[in-house]
Amino acid sequence: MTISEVSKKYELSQDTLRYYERIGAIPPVNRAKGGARDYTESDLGWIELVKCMRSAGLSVEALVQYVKLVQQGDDTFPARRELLNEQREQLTAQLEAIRAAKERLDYKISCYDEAIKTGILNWEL
Amino acid sequence: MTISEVSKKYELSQDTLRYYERIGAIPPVNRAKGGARDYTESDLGWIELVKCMRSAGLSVEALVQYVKLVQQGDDTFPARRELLNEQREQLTAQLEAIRAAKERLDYKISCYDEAIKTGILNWEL
DNA sequence: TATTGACTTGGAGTAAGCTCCAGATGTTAT
DNA sequence: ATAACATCTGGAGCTTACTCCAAGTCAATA
Repeated sequence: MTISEVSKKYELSQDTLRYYERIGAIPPVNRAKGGARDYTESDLGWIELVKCMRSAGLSVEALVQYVKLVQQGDDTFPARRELLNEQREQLTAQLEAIRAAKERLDYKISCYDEAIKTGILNWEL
Repeated sequence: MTISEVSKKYELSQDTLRYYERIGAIPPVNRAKGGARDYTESDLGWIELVKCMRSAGLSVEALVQYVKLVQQGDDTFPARRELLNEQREQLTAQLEAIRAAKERLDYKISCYDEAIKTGILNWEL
């Protein structure tokens, strides 16, 4: 699969795909003759993983570390597990922060709904 | 309340507090004689709001916009409500992204738990 | 009165994560 | 074979959100 196809499929710019590879957030992609990247299914799996994790807020650095561990072989299973678990815990904390902010937004929005009807804003600020 | 007290209380650096005020993510803080900031309860409310929203991932730009609307008076109730609602929807999307990533991490972690026991990693990439 | 310490401002610097660009090269269509 | 097009690399540039710094001011203390 060419980079333009992958770019379309995952809605990531070609620059971003090259960037992820350059810094090691995905393993190196094989090249077709001519030097153009030729993405395999496995490459696509990595890209999807990175996209998923990045959209949740994981740092690219954490992804780079993970790829490094994978490339170091099976001795790194425990280290990989720990890395993923740390990230999971961060996401749990993030979830809670978002939950709290949403609750607050909900309250404020309800105050504004009231204020728009009555012209008076209560309990706000 | 002095800036150092506020800084301690909310675990935000003095620089960050000044930064938020400078860009307008919180309204201007009154000064004591001598020019030092003297935070009121209302200021603390704003700071807490900003801290809450920032920790959930709202952009400072959105917060600046909100403060601007508040300062423009009661005619902006609908605009404020809409701004908050947009942010709320972004958080909802973010929640879903995190949920998906967590699920995936959980699966991978369970794979590694298995792999650490057996020495063999199944279904993993 | 001299100095210590907290505070001020304006502006420069930093880190993360892309994003853009130039110049080169290879592939495809005419 | 020549033009058009996709891709390549290395490096510069951009945005966001701080973070740090220098030079100055003010209040209180020795």
